Amino acid sequence: MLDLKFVRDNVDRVARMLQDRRVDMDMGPFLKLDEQRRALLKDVEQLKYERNRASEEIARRKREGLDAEDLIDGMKAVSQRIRDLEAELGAIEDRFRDILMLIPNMPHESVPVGADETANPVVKTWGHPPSFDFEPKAHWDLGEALGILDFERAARMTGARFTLYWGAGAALERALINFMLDVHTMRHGYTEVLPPFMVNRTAMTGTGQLPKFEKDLFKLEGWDYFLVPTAEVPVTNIHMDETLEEDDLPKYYTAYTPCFRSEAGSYGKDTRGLIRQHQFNKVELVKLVKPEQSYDELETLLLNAETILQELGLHYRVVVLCTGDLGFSAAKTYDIEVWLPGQNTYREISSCSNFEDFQARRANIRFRRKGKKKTELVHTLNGSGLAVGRTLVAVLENYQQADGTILIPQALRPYMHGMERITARR
RNA sequence: GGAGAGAUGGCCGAGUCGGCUGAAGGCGCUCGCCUGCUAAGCGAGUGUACUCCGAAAAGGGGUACCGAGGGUUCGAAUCCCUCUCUCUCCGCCA
Repeated sequence: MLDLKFVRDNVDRVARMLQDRRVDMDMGPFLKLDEQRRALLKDVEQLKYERNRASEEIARRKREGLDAEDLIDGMKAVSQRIRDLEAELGAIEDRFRDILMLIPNMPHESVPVGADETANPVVKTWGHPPSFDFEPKAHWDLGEALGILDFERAARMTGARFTLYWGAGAALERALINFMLDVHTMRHGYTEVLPPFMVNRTAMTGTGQLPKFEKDLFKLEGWDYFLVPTAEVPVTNIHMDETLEEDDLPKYYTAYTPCFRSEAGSYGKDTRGLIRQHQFNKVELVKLVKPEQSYDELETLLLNAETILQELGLHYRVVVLCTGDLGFSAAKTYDIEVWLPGQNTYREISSCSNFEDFQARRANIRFRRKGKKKTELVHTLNGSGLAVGRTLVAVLENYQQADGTILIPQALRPYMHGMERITARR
């Protein structure tokens, strides 16, 4: 959520931002409601002021044993008027708030203006695509042939976009999770947390998934709980409604969670393999920092995520999302795209964003500078460190051998009990 | 699932038969005084949001907030209803 006063004072900038983001939204109703709201608020508060003064007078007279019936009678009408105006005001404030909650974040000045992902500039490339003296296969063929990925049975017990992992496949997924968590906790200074995998509406609103994107979420029937679409939600909301001390910052958290996404609107996209699942594993990095540090922190967050790919020897590139491709809550986002030789393409494997104070304002996460009375909003950041399923895809496709086996990257072998190669399951 | 207790400011905690309680008292914190240093002591201050006045800052006015929402009333932290959460006991359970 943007600051109300900022929006009011910068309507033109906000309107231009909406254009840059290719969001079709008119600020007219917002301004009109704001005006109505403030006029009404003034009236209501004036009436309440009168009522409060009268109440004091009534109390005083009663204490002194005097009659106050005339005042009480007069206040009946005032109170009724207050009730009427408050009902009107309440309706306007609801609509006003609804609009405010649907305005996306202001992109950082360094974010390029562009229509869609084709306008995302590549800012960094690491390593090289591996060369094969055979035609590299896609992971779904490799995984099925090795008997480690089973799409058919998962579809039977659940449905499309779910996968059953077997044997070394399941172990590899688990190894990746542990490897990533170890790197981030032991080398990058993050504190590991294991949050709930379901959260309530308030938490979802705090990080910006609600109210706008409810259709992308899995909701529990009979409960106002949602399955987390990313650990960003429970982890960023750890400090919801808290005022931290300056010395508490920065906070670095890492968490493994499964992620659940309805993938509404992506019918027919990436239907094969592990790329787009309703349930996938992810190790997430979350930072709460002081405002003046957040862009430096974004750079190190990106490097922390990149480290995983480098350790695994996987070729990747980094792009900056342009305004048209930038997520609702983000001010700036880097996507890391890993090379997938089986599909001859780069695929997003991490998304690292600075949300500035957009989430902090919604989730009410503040801090107090030493010796200062006034509290300020923290800046929040997060990034995948990494999407585990897609990392497994990258390992399978990049480390495949001519005979269909998979060489296990050195960094993962300790996590695989020394296993060096995945061969067909008997 | 059954029975009961509770939810007040940064923390602890008081709020009588509804009325000068934004909220006693204590702790903490900030500033000042005092003091070889420290401790103790003394004095003052110490929530948030919205809104109005002010060019702005300073400052000032107002409204709201005692778990959340609704109701009764001229007036609610105090009374009523619904919900949420916490704790205790019983049951069940990984």
